[in-house]
Amino acid sequence: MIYSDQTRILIAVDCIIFGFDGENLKLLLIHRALEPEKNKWSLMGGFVQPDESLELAANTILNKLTGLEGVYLEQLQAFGELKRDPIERTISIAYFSLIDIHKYETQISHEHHAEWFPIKEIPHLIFDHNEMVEMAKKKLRYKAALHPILFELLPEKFTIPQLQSLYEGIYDSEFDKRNFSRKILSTGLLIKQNEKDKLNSKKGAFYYVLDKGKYSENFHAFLNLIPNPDHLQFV
Amino acid sequence: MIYSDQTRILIAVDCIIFGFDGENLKLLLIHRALEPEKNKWSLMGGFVQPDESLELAANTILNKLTGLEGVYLEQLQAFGELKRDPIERTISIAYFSLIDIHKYETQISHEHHAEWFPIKEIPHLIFDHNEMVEMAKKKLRYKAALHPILFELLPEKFTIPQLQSLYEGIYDSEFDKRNFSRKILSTGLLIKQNEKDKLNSKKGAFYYVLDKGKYSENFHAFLNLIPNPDHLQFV
DNA sequence: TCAAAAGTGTTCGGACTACACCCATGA
DNA sequence: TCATGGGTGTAGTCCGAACACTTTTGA
Repeated sequence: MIYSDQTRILIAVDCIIFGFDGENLKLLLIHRALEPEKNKWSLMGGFVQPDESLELAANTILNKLTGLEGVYLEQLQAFGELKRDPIERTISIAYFSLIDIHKYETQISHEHHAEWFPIKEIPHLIFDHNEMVEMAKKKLRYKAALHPILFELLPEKFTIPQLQSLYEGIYDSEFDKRNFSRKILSTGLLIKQNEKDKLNSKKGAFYYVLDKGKYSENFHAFLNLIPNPDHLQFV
Repeated sequence: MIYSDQTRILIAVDCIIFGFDGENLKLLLIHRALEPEKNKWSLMGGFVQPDESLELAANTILNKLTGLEGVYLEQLQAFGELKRDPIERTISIAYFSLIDIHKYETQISHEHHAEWFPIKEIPHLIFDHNEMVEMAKKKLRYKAALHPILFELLPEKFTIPQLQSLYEGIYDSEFDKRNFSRKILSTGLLIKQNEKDKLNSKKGAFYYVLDKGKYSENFHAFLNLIPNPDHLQFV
């Protein structure tokens, strides 16, 4: 064995799972099942198995917890401080994921005692998980300012006021609805439906669906959906 | 040992080191010293030691190769495909780094047979290193379009035409020099010197230095240094 | 008929683009 | 004196920001 004098290290994957319920941005947390820190709040994670790529490990974890497949999943960062796990050195590769909460609800597994927490009320988490969450929030803001990524958090059909409130939640500020709707429609990414959502208003708001062809085509185009990006706090 | 039934894995760090010589963007590569793939071109890398954080491991590698300290270093991605190293599974955390080639030249260690390659003439590299380089190039373009990051590649004193040619090299396109200099000066990041650089022209171009206070203050501000970003290929 | 949210148009200012000439100097 | 690269100003266009009223309908 050529590399025989080298040290092997435990590798974990942890998932920062964002969800949107139509009103608030939320984070999915679990009660940790293992010692140490058993029963504390934690991100969903697990060790990387010898026959799993990182990508696959993250997908597996996500699927175990939510029952969902094919959701948006992106690598955030590797965390490798020496003492981040007090039992034994473990390097964690953090992934972040965006899902539609309502889609999740139908398939939820209760075995992990998972709960959604509003993004502004994240409890104390084990290890360096709070740091991971902070970094994921920053990355989400950063990326969403440039790419049409937030559609991943919405159901198939959604209204423009819903979309706006999602943006407003993420940037913790309010946008002018005339400018917002003009900008979002000018991307050409949305297809208007005939149906209206009447839950949130008497008049009702038209549903839209994402034009998936244009979405993948234009994903890398820079957008400017956020007014005054200079004044907002990014990465 | 609570985690005793888990598999430990080899972890490496690989560094994508960009440099600028005043004319071209380059990449620092070495002749690999170990089997397998001994003597092939490779990124500079090494295994993560039990007492090293990832950050420290990357800094150590960079310092071994270039003799430089305190250079710009940022985590790129973890690469974890199963067969990326044919001998034994190794997960690599890639870092990318920006240095001023001339600063490096005075401290270079020759023991690694390192060589600078123009970014457009990267040879075949071992394992998945070409993929890492591609990703690093994309990230550099992406980031440099938004943040004043390219100063890290320049010497203390530099001229605006030099800076422009750096941007042009990175985006493989040409910019209008009037617009470029207006934009770059309007950031307030540059301090004009009385001295001129006479190497590249008879008239000579004024040197500038970076206002380091404003640089750290404004690093996260979104810039728009690249004309027509829509037409350029980003991440 | 009223309250509550949806939907829409216009004006203003600032930023970006395109474009051309003069300057300084070494050879 | 001329060739080479450095340095600067302006006009036009486009885009984003600010801002207010009408529409629909359930209660």
